[in-house]
Amino acid sequence: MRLTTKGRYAVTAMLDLALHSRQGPVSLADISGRQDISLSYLEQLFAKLRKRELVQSVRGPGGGYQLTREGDAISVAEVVDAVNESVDATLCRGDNDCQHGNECLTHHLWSDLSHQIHDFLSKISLGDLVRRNEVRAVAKRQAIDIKRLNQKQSADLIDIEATL
Amino acid sequence: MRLTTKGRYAVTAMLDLALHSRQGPVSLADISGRQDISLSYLEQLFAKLRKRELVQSVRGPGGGYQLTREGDAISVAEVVDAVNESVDATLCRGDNDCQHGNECLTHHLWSDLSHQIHDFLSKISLGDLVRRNEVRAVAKRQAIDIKRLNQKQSADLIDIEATL
DNA sequence: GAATACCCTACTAAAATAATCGGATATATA
DNA sequence: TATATATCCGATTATTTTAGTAGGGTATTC
Repeated sequence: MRLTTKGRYAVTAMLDLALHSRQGPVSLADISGRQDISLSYLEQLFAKLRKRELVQSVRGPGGGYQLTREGDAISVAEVVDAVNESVDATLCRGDNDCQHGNECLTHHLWSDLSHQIHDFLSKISLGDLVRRNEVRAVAKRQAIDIKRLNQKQSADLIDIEATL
Repeated sequence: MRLTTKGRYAVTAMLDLALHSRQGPVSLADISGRQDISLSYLEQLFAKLRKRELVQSVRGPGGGYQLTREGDAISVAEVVDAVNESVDATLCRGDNDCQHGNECLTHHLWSDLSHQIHDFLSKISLGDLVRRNEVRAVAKRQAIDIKRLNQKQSADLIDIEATL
């Protein structure tokens, strides 16, 4: 399994969605603000997540994204798969032709490891993560951060208006 | 754990070393020929492996590299660690500061996964791999490939000499 | 009709990986 | 002692992937 920041961003964004989807769709702008991921990059990731039907979109004001299934029915492995196209740790992506047509010396090792990682991540659902205390604690901190930021911004705005 | 071709190349090369070290040191040129890894790239990888004291070198003709310990005493995890510097799947490399000073929403998830992968690879030694049937089969094929290549090359050489 | 927010394509920037080049040093062997 | 082998070392380049940017379009709400 390719384990890059790309997949991690996708899981973080999906978890944010799972955490905040109680009251309707969540906009990418909100996720961007809370999780520090660029909006355009999120758009690219969500295009892939939508193709795999892990999320569905609502357009227009008040719109955003929603999980198509319950959090408990979406595994972390699915999310990583959706954005990473290849989930295989082997050089040949499971085709057994890593070395001019034949399998390389360590093909089986990486193949075994791939399955290992996939198993691990497929047994963890977004729902599981939402219920974790560490996750809830971080989410709470982020909510406070955003609130502060908004207060600061509106204060700045008042300052600007005052100087005009 | 960062799982890239870099670490895979290193493990493949080390396994080649373990397979062929019976009769003295193994040159990087030999490994390069058998495993299709560029010689200079191997030099870079082995500089790191030497720093971690996983291999020792013998200079001059007939020289090459040897494992400093027995194959059974070197885990795959150690090899990957040696070339990959970071073995952590978290964005912050275990520093818990993925999001402006604080941990990100999925920090624990990637941290858990890192340990999972590390455990898996630390339980597999080069000795284990050497004894695997699939590995022995691939090594045998590679030996035959090299033999053929050498025969072809010396035949070509005779052709060239004949035309001169 | 204005604002919101998804949607889409293309481009650019940055980083990591992989490979290349040019040499220096040590050593076995003839 | 000369030569060939092979490690050592640094710098540079190429390629690929990741990440971010830009600029527009479309659907929907109010």
